[in-house]
Amino acid sequence: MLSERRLEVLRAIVQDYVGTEEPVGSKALTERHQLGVSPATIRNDMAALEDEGFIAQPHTSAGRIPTDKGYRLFVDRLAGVKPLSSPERRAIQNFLDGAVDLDDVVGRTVRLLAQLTRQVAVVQYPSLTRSTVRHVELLALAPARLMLVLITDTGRVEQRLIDCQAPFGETSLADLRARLNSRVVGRRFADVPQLVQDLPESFEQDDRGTVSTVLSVLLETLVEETEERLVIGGTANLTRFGHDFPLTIRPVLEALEEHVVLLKLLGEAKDSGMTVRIGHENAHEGLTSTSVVAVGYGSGDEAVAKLGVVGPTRMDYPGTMGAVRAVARYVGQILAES
Amino acid sequence: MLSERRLEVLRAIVQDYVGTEEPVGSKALTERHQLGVSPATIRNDMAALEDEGFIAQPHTSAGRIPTDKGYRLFVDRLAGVKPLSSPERRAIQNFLDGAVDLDDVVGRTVRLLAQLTRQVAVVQYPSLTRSTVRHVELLALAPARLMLVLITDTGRVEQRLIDCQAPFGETSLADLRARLNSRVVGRRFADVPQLVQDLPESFEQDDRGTVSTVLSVLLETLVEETEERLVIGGTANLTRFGHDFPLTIRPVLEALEEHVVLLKLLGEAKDSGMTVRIGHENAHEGLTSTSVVAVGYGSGDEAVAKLGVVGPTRMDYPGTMGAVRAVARYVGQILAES
DNA sequence: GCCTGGCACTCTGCCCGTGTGAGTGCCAGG
DNA sequence: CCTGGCACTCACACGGGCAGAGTGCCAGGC
Repeated sequence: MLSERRLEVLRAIVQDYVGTEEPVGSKALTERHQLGVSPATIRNDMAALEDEGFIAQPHTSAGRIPTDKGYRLFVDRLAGVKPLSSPERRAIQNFLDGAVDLDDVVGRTVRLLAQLTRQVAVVQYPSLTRSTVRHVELLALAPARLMLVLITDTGRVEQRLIDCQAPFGETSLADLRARLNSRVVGRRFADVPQLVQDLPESFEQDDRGTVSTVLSVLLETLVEETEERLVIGGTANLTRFGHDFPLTIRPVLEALEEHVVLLKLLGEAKDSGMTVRIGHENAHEGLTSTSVVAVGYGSGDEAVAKLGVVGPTRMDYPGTMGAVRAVARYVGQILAES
Repeated sequence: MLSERRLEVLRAIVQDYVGTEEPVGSKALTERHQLGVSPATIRNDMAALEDEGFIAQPHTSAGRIPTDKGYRLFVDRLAGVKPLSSPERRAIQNFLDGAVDLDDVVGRTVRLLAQLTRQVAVVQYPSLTRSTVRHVELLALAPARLMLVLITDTGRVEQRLIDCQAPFGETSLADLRARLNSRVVGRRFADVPQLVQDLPESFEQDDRGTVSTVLSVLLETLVEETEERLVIGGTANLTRFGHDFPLTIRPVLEALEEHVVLLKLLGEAKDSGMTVRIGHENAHEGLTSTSVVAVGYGSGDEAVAKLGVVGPTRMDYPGTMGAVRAVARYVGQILAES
């Protein structure tokens, strides 16, 4: 096991490297941190840390830089989450409070997060899976053409057009609308299939086909929209990546455009608490030189979606984690209020 | 005025520079193009072109590169629009035909354009200003809470919640719905305000307040949504920009994130025909080293929105213009069909 | 009058050798 | 187990020299 001091050395290396972007040597460490021992001792510790795979040297006789494994240890055991200052917190709240609708909330969140962390921000739209139905509306655009509108408690609205085989009377429509709402309003999306299963049976023979069609479109909407939308921002921060640009940045930009990849990434994050994926821990190969800090957010106790940032593995983890957590918390509040 | 041959020299310089990304000299020119004169002659021509401001040398005793003014002349007088090959055209059509809804059309278009031009693609959602109303729906979510749904001929759906001061009866609602539709269906958005102006007067005193509210929300929706949404893609192509990355690419990424800027940019493009803005012709300072090729597209004869690409001033203008024009044409077709 | 070949000049980019500084590993002594 | 000392290894910056590309100018030919 690593001694207390060696962990301290690792922490110092991570902190210095994150600050300077340059490999850090034993002498510089003793100068900038009160470790109470000489450079020679540090050298031994560093050699040990290197043997264990926590740090590495880019080339002989250069300083050391942390490896993914080193960052992992740092995040897990050596660093806390740095809380934001209260002016920062106020600024977040003020900025988010100005939002007028869901799109605006999400848009503001992504900009805020990008600015705060100076990294690329990713915000997933509130998911339908966990959320509940506020209202279902059915209306006839034409005798055999219906429109289904679904309103969720997160303020999202989805609509679908439905072509039915047979005309559907106004009374039947009102009937279906009423029954549908009485069964599903306030319920979770996941529970809806169960709740409407036997609806067609209670209708006239002639209408059953249409009722079934409507229900299947409704269920389809739930499933389809569980594939979430997301918004990204702050890509300009990628320019702060490192010195060897084109090669580093290109795969990241490509990965960011594949929303499927990002959604999968966010999906892998734990629902509660914060998830930090470092370098090669990310499955996608374009992101092996980045770290992803993600957290769930939601209007109640439960997460309805995730948000996070993508940045170089060499990032300020405590600060980033603090910002991500704070933003998630405030967004959750905003959603709960609306 | 410039002689025919000098224009030919300029064309050759632009073509070579776009291909090689390196300043082009007199000797190389005579080798790669059949100009029928010696390098020395070319040198004189180049000196003249430089005096006129069409080309410049990065430093003494290097080759010449085109200036913005040089590209402008090239685009206006020396280069045509290069039509796509028929396999390319077929590929476009197949790819776009697979789209299932408006979002999908736009999403596919942006990816297609990015891939075809190997640049950053920008696609504006079909605008509401020019388009017409397909249907307006009004429904009561609660006694004093209405929902307004607007369906456009471009397949777009917008919805708004309305809180009314007084309850609004079902018959009044049906009445309003019917009258509203009979007046505005098939009409252009721009004409709607005129058409509904006198509607409140034909209602009972009690209902007039609510009717006015509904109308104002409807009009508001039109205005608000004229501020268009847009989608961008292919940002990874920015890595092909040049050698001096960070500085060049950062302001571009920043500009791309400011959708307002891009919308303004597209808005400045001519409605019909293609608009090419080169380098400093772009008002936004982050985009002074880029060129923007934009064109309107639409379901009928008229443009309902714009699309285009953003790339380095050193781009293949004929090819890019060909791709942009072709994509716009096919998207227009798809929209007209649906 | 215009094109051409020749010539001198000016840069940039590259290679190479050198020197410096940072950093390391190892070892012997406290 | 810590420490100071020492030899060693690189990366990097600096400067000179050299080649190559490109230019401008000029005198001669068609």
